[in-house]
Amino acid sequence: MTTLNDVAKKAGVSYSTVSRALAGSTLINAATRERIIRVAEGTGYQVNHVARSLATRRSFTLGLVVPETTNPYFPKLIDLIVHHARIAGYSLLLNISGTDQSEEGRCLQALHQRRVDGIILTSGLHGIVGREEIDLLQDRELPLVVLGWVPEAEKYDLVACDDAAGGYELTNHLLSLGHRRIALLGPKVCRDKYDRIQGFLRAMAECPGAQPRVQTGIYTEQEANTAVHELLGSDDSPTAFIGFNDMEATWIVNSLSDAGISCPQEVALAGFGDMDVARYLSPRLTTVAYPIETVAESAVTMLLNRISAKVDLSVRQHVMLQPHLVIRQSCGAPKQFKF
Amino acid sequence: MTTLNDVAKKAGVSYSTVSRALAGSTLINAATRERIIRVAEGTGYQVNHVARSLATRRSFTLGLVVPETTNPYFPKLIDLIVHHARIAGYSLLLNISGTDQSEEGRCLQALHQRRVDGIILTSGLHGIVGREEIDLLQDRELPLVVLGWVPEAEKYDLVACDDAAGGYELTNHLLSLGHRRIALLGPKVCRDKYDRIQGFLRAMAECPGAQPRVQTGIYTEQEANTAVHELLGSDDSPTAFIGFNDMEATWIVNSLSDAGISCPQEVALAGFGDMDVARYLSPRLTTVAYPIETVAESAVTMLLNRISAKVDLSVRQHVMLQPHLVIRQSCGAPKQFKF
DNA sequence: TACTGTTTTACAAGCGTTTGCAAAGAGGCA
DNA sequence: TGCCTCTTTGCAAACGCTTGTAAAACAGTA
Repeated sequence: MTTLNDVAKKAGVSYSTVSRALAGSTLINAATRERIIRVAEGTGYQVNHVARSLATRRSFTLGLVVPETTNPYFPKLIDLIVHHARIAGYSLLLNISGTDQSEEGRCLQALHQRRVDGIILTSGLHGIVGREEIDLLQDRELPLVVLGWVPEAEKYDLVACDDAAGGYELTNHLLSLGHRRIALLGPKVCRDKYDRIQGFLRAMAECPGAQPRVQTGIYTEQEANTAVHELLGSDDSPTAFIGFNDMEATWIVNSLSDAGISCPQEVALAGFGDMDVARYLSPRLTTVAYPIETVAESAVTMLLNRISAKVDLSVRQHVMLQPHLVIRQSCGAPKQFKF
Repeated sequence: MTTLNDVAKKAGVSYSTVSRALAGSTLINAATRERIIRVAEGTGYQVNHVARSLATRRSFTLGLVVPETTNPYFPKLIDLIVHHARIAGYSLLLNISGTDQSEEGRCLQALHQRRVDGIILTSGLHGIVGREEIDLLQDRELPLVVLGWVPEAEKYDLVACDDAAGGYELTNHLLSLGHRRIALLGPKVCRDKYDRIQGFLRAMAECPGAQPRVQTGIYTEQEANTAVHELLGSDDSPTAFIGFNDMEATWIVNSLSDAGISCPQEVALAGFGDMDVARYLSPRLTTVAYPIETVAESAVTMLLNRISAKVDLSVRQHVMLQPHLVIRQSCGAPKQFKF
């Protein structure tokens, strides 16, 4: 493996001169720089980032922790973050904490040991699990940005979306179409006061006669299917369904079509997230668009600022983003309803 | 940041002793080892992998290059590879080469500079683009495994799937249902002799009276939509459609339903890949299951063997896997066809 | 020519580990 | 007690780079 020294010998200069030439330092003659660069290219020299990191104590690597990849939200997020990191000259170490986030602590520790310059931690259904490890990182002043609202958010730099506002807006849309019995199916309340379920409940509470049904604990297509059938079998079966996210909505639409119920003619359906699948589904899904591009960009920007500026660590930064409703074809007025 | 030295001072031994204690060397007294480990834990010492990598010339990091993440095949692959790598004690540097793979060379170079122990390169629609950079890596004897069949495959270690066999099996299934006019829509032939389109054409050629239509250059939902409408408008409009992958199949099913054509009643549809979406789609999609779990595991295993064993680099290893047909609900017999 | 000031280059220390080798201790035996 | 072995520990070099500082080279000026 060619090193700085090899290049130096070949160019007849010392290795520090080569280092400066390659780093574009001003303390060097333009002509020698050119010559050295040409020699370096000739030998196929590739800078050793490991050695550089050790010397500079900067790895130009970011760590990303994500719970899973089956929910298409996460791949998209990964893609965007890789992209923004790369623009800024950073590589990305990817860790997967598991749907139950049980590996979260270990992931953080692994990233710490690899001396990443900063970490983006995507919180999941369980919020943050590796609090201890985070404390250690914060003692070491290693920049870390949490994605998604979590309890005790004031302890972290954080980028999140006001899902409650999204749930509120979506629910009001359904209410305005005339729906009163609306069921929301999903795993669990996980964003505290900013949870979409909270927004749903608030909108329903504000509407006289509205009958909210919230069915949590739904993690699989099977569970969604069972829940849909139970709800449809009840006396006051809902005229509209909301999936906790677009994936749950696809499960619901399948359950409905299996039961011979057409959507949106007989029952309205909405999702959350505005993933690609929302546009592929038939009927195309009315959903709440999550500002994922902005989330990714804000997170990277915030992290890079922390890394370079090291500004006042005692004040944590928060960015709260707003989602917005995307109306497509999956929600009509309830059958028995006439304006 | 606590170092070996800090721990050593606190424990009253030299840093090399600490190093040995933490590495579990036998050249050390069990009692002192215990004591040192306890001291290390007390100080929150985290080994510096950068320094370790420099000293050992092993980073315990793998590089993964993937073209994009919108096709759900890639996220799933990433997830599996991260998982297998982690089991073996490796971290994962993720690089995205772009749908056009224009960044592939740069990705490989970046991984090289970061001194990963090995690279998994996922080839895309364009096969391999960074041949030059690969040559350089191979000169340096950096282990690299290519995913997906590419021209001049004999030059690389490679794990691939015989898509042609999958296309052949799927097409024969449609033929056996009575379809003769079958259209395949997709981007382009990209797997050489192992391409699914080749398998399709072979099966069609073997069936008297079969009329294959292959429409390439279809990269977006819009393009798929146009193609479907053109095909449906022709005299001998196809009775069955095959999507190059499950994503293209979802585009087709939407075009069909927009055109008021029911699937599978009026037209059959099949996909390729058996991604999650194939099970969510209505109708649930008949498709060719790609052995993605085996691909991921084989690739990591092959790479790790190369890294540790360094066996006979002159002989490249190939693993060819077989896909298999998954019959669901999207393919019936053609309308005018009676057995 | 000698001196000063300004590039330009070389030297050397340091980043935090690992690891071969030497040294120190401990214990056994004559 | 002295010698030898074996175990345990410490020393120092190395990994490949960055960077502060000293030295050299080169002009320009008096």
